[in-house]
Amino acid sequence: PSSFDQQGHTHIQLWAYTAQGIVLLNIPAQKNLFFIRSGDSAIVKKLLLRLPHSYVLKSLSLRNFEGEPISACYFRSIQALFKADKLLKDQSITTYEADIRLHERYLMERFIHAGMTFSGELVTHNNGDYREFTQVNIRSSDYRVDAKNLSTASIDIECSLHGELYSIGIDFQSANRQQQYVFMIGQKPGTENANFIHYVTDEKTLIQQFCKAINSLDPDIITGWNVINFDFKLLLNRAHKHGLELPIGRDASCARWRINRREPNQGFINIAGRIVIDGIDALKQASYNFPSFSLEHVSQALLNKGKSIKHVDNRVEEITHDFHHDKEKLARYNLDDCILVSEIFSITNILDYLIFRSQLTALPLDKMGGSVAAFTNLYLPQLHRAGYVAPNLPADGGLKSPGGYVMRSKPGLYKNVLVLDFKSLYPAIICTFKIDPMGLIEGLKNPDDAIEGFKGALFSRDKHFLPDIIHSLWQQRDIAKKAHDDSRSQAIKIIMSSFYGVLGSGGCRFYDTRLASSITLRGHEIMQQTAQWITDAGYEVIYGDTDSTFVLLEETLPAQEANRIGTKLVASINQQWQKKLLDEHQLESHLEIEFETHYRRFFMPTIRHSETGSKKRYAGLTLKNGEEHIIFKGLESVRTDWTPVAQRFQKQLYAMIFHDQDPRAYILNTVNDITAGLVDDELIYRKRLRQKLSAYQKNIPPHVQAAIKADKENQRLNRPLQYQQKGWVEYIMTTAGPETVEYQQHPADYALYIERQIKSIADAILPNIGLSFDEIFSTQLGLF
DNA sequence: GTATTCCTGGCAATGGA
DNA sequence: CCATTGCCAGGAA
Repeated sequence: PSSFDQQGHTHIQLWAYTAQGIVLLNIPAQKNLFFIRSGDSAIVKKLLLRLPHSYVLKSLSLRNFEGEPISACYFRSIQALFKADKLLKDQSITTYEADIRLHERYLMERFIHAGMTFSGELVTHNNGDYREFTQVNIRSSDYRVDAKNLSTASIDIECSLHGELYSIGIDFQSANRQQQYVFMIGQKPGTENANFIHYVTDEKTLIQQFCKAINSLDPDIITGWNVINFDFKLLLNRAHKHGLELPIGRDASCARWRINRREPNQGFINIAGRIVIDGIDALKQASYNFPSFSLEHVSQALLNKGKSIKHVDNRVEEITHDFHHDKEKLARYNLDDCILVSEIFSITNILDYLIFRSQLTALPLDKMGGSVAAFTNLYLPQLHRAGYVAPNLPADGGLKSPGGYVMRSKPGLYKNVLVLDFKSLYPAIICTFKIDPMGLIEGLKNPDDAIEGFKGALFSRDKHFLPDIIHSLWQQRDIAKKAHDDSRSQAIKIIMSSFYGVLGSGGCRFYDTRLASSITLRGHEIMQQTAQWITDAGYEVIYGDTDSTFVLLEETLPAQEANRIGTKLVASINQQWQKKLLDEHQLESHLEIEFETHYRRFFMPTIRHSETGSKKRYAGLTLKNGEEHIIFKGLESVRTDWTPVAQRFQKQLYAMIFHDQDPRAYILNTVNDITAGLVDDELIYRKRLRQKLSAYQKNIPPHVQAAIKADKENQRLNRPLQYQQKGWVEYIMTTAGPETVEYQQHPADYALYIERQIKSIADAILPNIGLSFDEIFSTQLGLF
C-alpha cells in the first residue's frame, strides 16, 4: 500500500494478490488528518490562515489521555497536512497522530490485515500482467494467500572486486513452473552447451536483459541473500553508470531506492507490484539464529549442503578467474546460490510465516522488525472507538523501567535439578493484571475498583484491549501448536512477547514506565513468591531468571521420582497462584508454570576469580526419549566469539565430567595437539566490528587491531579496504599480536591459546572434581 | 522503516607503586 | 609491576 498526492488530492494505491491474478486498486481521494486539543482551536485557526491550503476543523467527541476534548483537522493533501503540522509544532501547539500515514490509517480503521475483499470499476488498458480498478472500496476478510501460489524469483549477482558485473542468476518458481537463467557477459565458448546461460556483450546489455527477464517472468516476490543492500544496491549503481534505470515494476515503473536515515549503508527498495524479501532479514525476523549468516553457513545448517566454491578467503579471485577462463563454472556457481536461497525459503516455510504475521499484525510482508507498528495497528483503532486519541511519543525517550528478576545462584556440580518455567510470563501478567495503556487511564480515573500496579499505576478491571488481544493470540497459538505448525506458533510467540517490549520503549506512543514496570515488577513478585512456596515445600531453589526457577533435589533420587516431584510442584504452584490472586485481588490467574526439564547432572559456575555464583551461565545433562543432551547456556561453547578449539574442548570436558570420567588425559591431549600445531584451523577468533573502524577511539580491542593491520595491507597492495565499515573479522592471536586470517604473517601463539582458551575453561569446573589445570600439567610433566 | 533489561568475560587503558 | 575501570561483544530471558 502507498499514498501520494496527485493534483492536490491524496490517493491510496494497493497492489494485491487475488486468485484471479494481481490487481492494482485505486482508492478515491481521502482526507488526511491530525488531531488537536479543542482548546487550541482558536489559535490553530489563526495560525493556519498563514497557509494557502484549505482545511476543515471539526470538534469531535474524542479525548486525549489527559481527558481534554479533541478536534480534528482535515487536509486534502499530505503536503498540506505536513506544512500545517510543522507550523503548529513550531508554535508549541500539540498535534496528535500526525505521523500516521494515510494508507496506514485507512487500513487500520477498517481492521484490514492481510486479507480483504474489494469492489470497484475495472480500468481497461493494455497491460496484461495485472488488472487495475478505480473507485475501489475494500473490507476486511480472512482470505489468506497460500505461500505456494506466490511466484518467486531468487536472484544473485557476481561481480569483480570493484563491483563490475560479471553475471546475474535467476531461479524462478511458481506453482506450475520453474525457470532458471544466468545472464553472462562475454562470448559463448564453443564447448559449452548449458541452455540456461545467456551471453550478452556488455554490462549495459546485461542489466537490460535482467530487467526484461524479470518483466517476462513477472514474479510476485524477489528474494536473494542480502539482496537489497548488496545485489539491488549494486545493480542500481551500475545501471546509473550507464544512464539506465531498472524498469521492473509491474506497471513498468522503475525500482526506487530509499536511503535509511539511521543506517546510511542500509536502504530500502520499492518495486511497484512486487515485494523484495531478503533471506537474511526474513530468517532473523523469524528468530532463526546462526553463528554466521553467510549463505554458506546457513545452507550448511538448514540444507546440509553448501556452496560449490568453498575457499572463502580467495572467493573473489576464483570468481574473477572463472569469469575469464571458465564461464560455465561461474554460471553454475551463480545459479546454485539462487537455488540455495530458494531452498532455504522452502525448507523454513518463511513465506508462510511472513504471511501469517501479516495476517496477525497487518504489517506488510516485506517489513522486518516493526513491533511498534504491529502494536499500533492492533491498538489504535480500538482506542479511537473507545473515545481516545493516541498520545505522542515521550519527548525525552521516557524513564527507564526495571527488567526481569535474576536470582543469585548457588554454584556447584549437582545431580537432579528441575527447571520450572512460567509459560509466556509477561503476556500472562498482562492478561491477569489487565495491563493496558487505556486501562491505566481509566483505572486512575476510577480508582475505587481498580487493580493496583506498580509505580502508582491503577488498572481498570473492564476497560482495556491488550488482555483480549493477547488472549486471542494465545488461543490461536494453541491451535497452531495442536497442528504442530511451528512457524505460526513461533510468529505468535514473538508478537506476544514484543508487546511488553514496546510498552517499555520510548519509540512507542503508548510507552509509559508504569506499564512496563507493572509487568516486570509483578514478575519479580511472582518469582520470589514462587521460590518461597518451593522452599516451603522442602526443596532448595538454586537459581532463577525472569520466568524460570531451578530446584535442587536429592542426589540419589531416581528419575521417575524427580519427575513426580516436578509435576506435583507445578500443579501446586499453579493452584496457589489461582487462590492467592482470587483472594487478594479478585483476579483470575492466567499464570501457568510448567515442569520443563529434569537435569540429571547440572553445573552452575562461579564468576571468574570469585566465589559468587554466576548468572545466565550454566550447563546440564538431560535425557529426552532415551537420548542424552547437554545444554549449554551462556558458556564459552555457545559464544561465537570463542575459538572452535575452546568450544569443542568445553563440550567434551563437560561431557566427561557429567559421565564421571577422568578428564586428565583429554586435557593433556588437547594441550599437546595445540602445541604440536595439529589444530591450527581451530584457532580462529570471529568477532564483529559493531562500529565503523574509525569509531574505535577509547580503546583498540584485538579484533580491531587485526582489522586495522589488514586494511593497511590492503592499502599497500592496492586492494579495496575491507574493514572500514561494520563487518566481521576473523583473526588469529599470533606471536606478534592479532592478525586477520587473510594476512597472517606470524605463527599462532600457542601458549596464549592454552592459557586463555583452554585453562580458563578447565579451571571453571575442575575444582568441583578436586582437580586443577596447573596440577594436572605439572604432575604429567614429571612423567615425560 | 524505534521491542526490552540484565549479566559476564576479555582486554585496553589508566594510574599508582 | 599491580589493581581498577570502562569499553566491547555476545548471550539469557
